[in-house]
Amino acid sequence: SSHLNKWEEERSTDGSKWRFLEHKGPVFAPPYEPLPGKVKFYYDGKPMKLSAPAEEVATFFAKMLDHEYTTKDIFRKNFFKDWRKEMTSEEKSTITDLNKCNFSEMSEYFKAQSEARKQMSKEEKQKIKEENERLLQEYGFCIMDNHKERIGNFRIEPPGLFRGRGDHPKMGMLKRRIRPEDIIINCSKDSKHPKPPPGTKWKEVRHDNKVTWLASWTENIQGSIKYIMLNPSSRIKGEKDWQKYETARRLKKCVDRIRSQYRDDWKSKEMRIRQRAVALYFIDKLALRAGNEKEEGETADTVGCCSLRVEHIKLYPKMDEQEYVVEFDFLGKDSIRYYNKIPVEKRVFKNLQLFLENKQPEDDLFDRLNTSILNKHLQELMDGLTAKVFRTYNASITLQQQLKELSCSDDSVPAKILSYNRANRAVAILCNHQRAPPKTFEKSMQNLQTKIDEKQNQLSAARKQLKAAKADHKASHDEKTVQRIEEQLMKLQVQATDREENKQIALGTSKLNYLDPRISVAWCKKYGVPIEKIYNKTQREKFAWAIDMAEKDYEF
DNA sequence: CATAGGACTTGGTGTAAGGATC
DNA sequence: GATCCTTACACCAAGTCCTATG
Repeated sequence: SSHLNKWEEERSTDGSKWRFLEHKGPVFAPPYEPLPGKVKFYYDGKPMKLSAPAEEVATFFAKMLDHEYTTKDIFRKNFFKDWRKEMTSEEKSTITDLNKCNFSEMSEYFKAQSEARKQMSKEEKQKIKEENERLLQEYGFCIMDNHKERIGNFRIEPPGLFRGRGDHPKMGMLKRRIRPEDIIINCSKDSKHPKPPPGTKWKEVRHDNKVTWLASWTENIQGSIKYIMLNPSSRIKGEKDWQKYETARRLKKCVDRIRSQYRDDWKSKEMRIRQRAVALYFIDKLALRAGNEKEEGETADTVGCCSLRVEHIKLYPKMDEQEYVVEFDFLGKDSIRYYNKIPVEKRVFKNLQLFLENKQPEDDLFDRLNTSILNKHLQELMDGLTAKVFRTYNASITLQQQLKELSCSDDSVPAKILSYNRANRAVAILCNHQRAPPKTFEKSMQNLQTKIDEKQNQLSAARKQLKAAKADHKASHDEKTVQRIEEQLMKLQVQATDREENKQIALGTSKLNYLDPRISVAWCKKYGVPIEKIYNKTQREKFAWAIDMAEKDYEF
């Protein structure tokens, strides 16, 4: 059925994800290149030639020397322990104290290298670009069923030192080099199987069409499995994405019922049901993540809703003008701080007081609840409902409402885009998508202000000229000039507002993962805003299904 | 029911690419 | 045509949720 595009083909019902899969396998990290002899490592003030394996790991540390975390005890301890494993026995007996190691020549060497890379001629840069393009063409695509699809991450991560985010107990550990012998290849039996590099073997070649990945290996820091999968533009990802939003739309139809149900449950005789109901209220109202349990000491100490501890909330029966205020202060995913003070209903407040009774700060707030219990309950309320669906639903519905409220047909396109970004921002704030203010933020604001000032001067000059011309009865083209400059000025001002408001907010994550793209596509059509103003090329590729599908009257 | 493993989605940051500006 | 600036994307994780196992 070649006339069908890839969104329209029938899917199988037996859980198989594809019938045919052919690819060339991953691209491995380039082998280690030893340092030139003149670049020395010093131990206790004396130069020391390291064996290649020890030297390689030393270079990882040297490259990070400017980062604050190389001064942290845990980082240094983990690094040193793993480094020593790579040393020869002589090296091991000599190098016993990291504080006596001097990596500064290595560090300088790498800085010079990256400087040299920046100074490369156009031709050299072009050559590298072409080589990358060649690699992309050869390894960056696969055939899945009838389509050539882009692969997401066909390059295997190079070895290095694990950083992790926040206060990670494993920071500084050595992330080892991945070899063909570590890789499991997945492809269809009747495809041309990828060849391992000469003289090597794959760990395994399997033909499992119940999964979507092309290759996998086990990473040595957490022992978890990493995958090579398709790009978001692929049929298999796009369809899943579409499905996700359809689930969220089904929630829209029954969310009132679910809300009145959990409000009733606040009064339940059973503690576990009250806890479940209060947690669900938070997930719904505040768009908190589910909060799975984590193995202690293996990862940074972060929490979500179900894993909140007593120490993460404070109760204020009265605060300023408001009653029953809950203050949240905890580290969520990626150790991003969640801080919020919200008034809640009296019943929720009383329940929280009850949950806190006789507990220590480090005890679980919801001691009778976990994500598996919660999701089992949600599954009974609606087919396919899980905690994260609330985030998707509330994000998308918020965008739709905000767009309705903020957009104005008479606005100019830049003003419309400001409204769109503001709607997007409301969602990002709801989902707590924060970013560190860009290092160049102040400067770039200043630059913009300078431009605005200049434009303003230009405008008054043009206005003066227009006035003079009018007095002479020969106006027409000066009028156009004034209008043009006014428009340019307005555009700059809108840009400044947008940037200022966006200082600490990251819009990308919500746009990419939580907002039904059909809402945005419909909005663009309705208000005559070109889709390119909202989505860049990659985003348009990811949301191709929605751009194909949504009309201007689409409703989430 | 607890736990581990497995598959897949969601995250912020740094940097290179490429556009804008002088 | 060099330099400055912004944007996009690679990178590298860290979540969620489901299933199998004992």
